[in-house]
Amino acid sequence: MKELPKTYDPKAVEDRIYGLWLEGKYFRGVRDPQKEPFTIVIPPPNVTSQLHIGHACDNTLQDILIRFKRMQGYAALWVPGTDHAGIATQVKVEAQLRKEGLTRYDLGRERFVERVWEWKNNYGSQIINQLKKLGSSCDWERERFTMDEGCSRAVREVFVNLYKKGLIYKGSRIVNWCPDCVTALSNEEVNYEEQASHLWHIRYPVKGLPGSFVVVATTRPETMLGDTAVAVNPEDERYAALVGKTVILPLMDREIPIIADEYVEKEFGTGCVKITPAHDPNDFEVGRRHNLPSLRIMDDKGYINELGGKYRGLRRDEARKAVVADLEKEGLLVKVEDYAHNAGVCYRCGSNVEPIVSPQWFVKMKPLAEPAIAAVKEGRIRFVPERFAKIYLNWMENVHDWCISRQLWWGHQIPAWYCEDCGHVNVAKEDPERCERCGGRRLRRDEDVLDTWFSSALWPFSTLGWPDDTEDIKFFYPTSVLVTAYDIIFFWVARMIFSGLEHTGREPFNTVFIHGLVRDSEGRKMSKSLGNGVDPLEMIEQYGADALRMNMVSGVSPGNDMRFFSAKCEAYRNFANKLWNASRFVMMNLTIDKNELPDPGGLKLEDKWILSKLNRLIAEVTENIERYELGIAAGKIYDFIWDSYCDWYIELTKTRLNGDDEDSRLGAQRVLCWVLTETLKLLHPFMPFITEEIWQALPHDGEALIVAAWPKSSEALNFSAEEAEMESIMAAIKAVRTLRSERGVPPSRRPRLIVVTEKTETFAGGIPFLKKLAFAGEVELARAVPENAGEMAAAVTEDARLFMPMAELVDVEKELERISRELKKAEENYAKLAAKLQSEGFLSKAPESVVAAEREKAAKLSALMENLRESERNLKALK
RNA sequence: GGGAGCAUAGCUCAGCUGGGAGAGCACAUGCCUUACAAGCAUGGGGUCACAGGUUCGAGCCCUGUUGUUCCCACCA
Repeated sequence: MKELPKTYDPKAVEDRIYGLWLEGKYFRGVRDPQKEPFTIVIPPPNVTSQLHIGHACDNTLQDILIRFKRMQGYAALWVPGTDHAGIATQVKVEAQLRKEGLTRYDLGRERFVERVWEWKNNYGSQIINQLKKLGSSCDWERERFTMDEGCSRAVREVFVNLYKKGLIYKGSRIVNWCPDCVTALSNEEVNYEEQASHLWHIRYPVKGLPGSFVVVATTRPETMLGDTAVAVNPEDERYAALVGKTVILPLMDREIPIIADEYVEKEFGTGCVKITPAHDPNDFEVGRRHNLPSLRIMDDKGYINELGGKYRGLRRDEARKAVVADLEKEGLLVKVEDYAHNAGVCYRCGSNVEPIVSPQWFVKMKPLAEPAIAAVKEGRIRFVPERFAKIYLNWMENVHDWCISRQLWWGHQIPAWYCEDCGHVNVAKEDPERCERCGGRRLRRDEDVLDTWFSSALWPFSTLGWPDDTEDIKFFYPTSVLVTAYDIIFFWVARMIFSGLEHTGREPFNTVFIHGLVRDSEGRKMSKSLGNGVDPLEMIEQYGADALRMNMVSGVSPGNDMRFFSAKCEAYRNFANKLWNASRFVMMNLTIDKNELPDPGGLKLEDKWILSKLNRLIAEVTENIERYELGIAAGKIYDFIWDSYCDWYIELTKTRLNGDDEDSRLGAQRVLCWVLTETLKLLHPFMPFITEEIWQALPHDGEALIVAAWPKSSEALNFSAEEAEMESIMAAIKAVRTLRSERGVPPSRRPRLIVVTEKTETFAGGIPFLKKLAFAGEVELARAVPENAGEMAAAVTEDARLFMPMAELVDVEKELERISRELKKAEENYAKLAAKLQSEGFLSKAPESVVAAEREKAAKLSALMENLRESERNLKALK
């Protein structure tokens, strides 16, 4: 037996154990026709930077599930990979360039993209390394990237198919435009934040009625340069006479009509709205209804263009100031109110988003959404926790067309070529050489790239080889469960669902397991700017990967956010150490070289107790994991190991292990070893490194714990009577300890002898109670016989005094009172319930199932009463 | 405007099908008891937000109220 250090040192273990797993190729997803497949595809981390603590959470959950299923005998496959993260990565690389005094335009598209690939290679490999450090059992031979050859082919296939079906179209619509990233954004890429702003009230003179004005209110005065109408509500008598007339747009001196449209609310502001179709989504719709011209007065970078008259060349914020100043000068500014404006900002760079009319590519969502709604409503895709299904459905039922084009360089370039001769749009899987309509060779490729989520939407099947009908697709698809946080349900989960259904005809996964976000210790979101992020590698370095993993699941309920405390890591580091030392104890005492249980006949009371508890633990933990209650499962294993196994069972075996009775000694060894081994299996998905390390050092069959068979509970190891008896002994022992503690007797001074006098013998309950204590080595029984009474007397007098009278061991009166109270209550409850059960009315009216349920409850209640009665009897005996 | 979550010990949170109010940390006391001081033993500490209701019985189910966080939509 090799010497084991007194404290567990993760650093000395983790890399070695991970190497052992790699060497054994245990992570491989093997298409074994004898086995059921179980597949997870990783939510591919963005190659923007290293992983943060949220990824540690996400991947811990996935690894727990995949290891659990692998041990259960499934053909488990976890596909790893990373995401190119279009805009996010491009922004990062541009920031890097800026430090060198360069822009992407200085490099040009090709060199810029090369530069991003360098970035990707750097962070991509760091991410993979971090995943390995965490213990992730991914099949690394199948690592993918959203822009690798296969994924790119899938993207192309999907784009062309959707285009051919008419589900992708190009059109000029109002889009969310980020002037700093110089690209369009989808609705989901816009965040809203409250900004202190103003509501400017402006007079527009009515033409032909000198001295007559309408007053409009706006939060964006600079957009008035592009106004093409003023609208009022058709029901609004105040302005009824003005509808059909025109106003002179101030500063621009343009004549624009006053129109009536339902969109305008009479109560808000002045009841008059300026209409700027090119710069506001609602105005865009109004403009369509009334055939208004659309004047876009701003360029892609947020500067006023030639349509903005003398304001041309001003940045949007400068233009605002100038417009307001000029209006004031002309006496057209009625008033300026403070106004809390809920402004859209770019989710990547934080700049205010500008709604702009722009030609973009869109996915038509309605036809895709319908089957995606049905799949969830009909239960073919299940959300855990269920409440997230509602959030998903709500979004899917109100979904708008998806703007998929981005004016970026990093990403999948849109496979569309415009014919310079006939204007035809060629969309093809292979780069075309000539126009499919006119045969012209002058083709110009669309410069835009696709939204990064377009490729991630295909991830569950593109990673398995789609569009080819590969063996992997046949065997591993659809995937089993998707694990992710709730913040990307819209971005990603929803889009995978409709994409999977549309392109493969099947749900991409059966279950969506949603978890919360990891926040800092004060409950704030972790962010670069706050500097409150936690580096998982640092935590692993300090506490070990197993401790970090336990932190991520314990005490967390599915879907709820958690706060990160390193103190919690410390607690689980301590737990790892506890397990380590318990294992050391077992190994130090082990003389057997085979892990097997003794005959049932050789099992002592405490053996049966721990085995019975283990048996139930196995059943419960298995069920908890299957129901995705990972925090509960982890908690139960933790309690079992620390409380039941270490604090009680190990302590109880010590006298046996040192004793002369060989059967008893070997029996204790066998049970110690057996229970530890089974527990290691249960804990392995949660704390893979330490469990594997210990398992390797114990007598074992098979080559590694990672592929050991998941334990099964067995009726033969269910000893409920012994369990109950043991519990009552434990209660007695605790009572003694309390008394000892109250009297200030150090535990080290164990009473070795108790003289059982005649007086004690006659004391009801005294002897059984003492026997219970003797059982645990808390006391040693000796009968006072005349010969040795004298020599014992001195040694034991003090101890004996401690335990007598017995009634003092527990506050019997108080305890008895409590029990009686509870019993009385239970009896009353039972009587009422029984009366109900026997009443004619209930029996005749209530359905069979209800009656059965009530009977079951009554049985439960009666068992409860029986327990209470027993406690009462015991207490009375003691008294 | 629509929707969801949360409210349990000083702090952070579990509590799965309604019957015992719990964990970690913190605190107090005593212990280096031969696996573990990253430990052991013992203890203090809770009107389970509030008000009703259902039930034999409610932290748990229902209704309402308050506080709080978040998501979606709109905001001239």
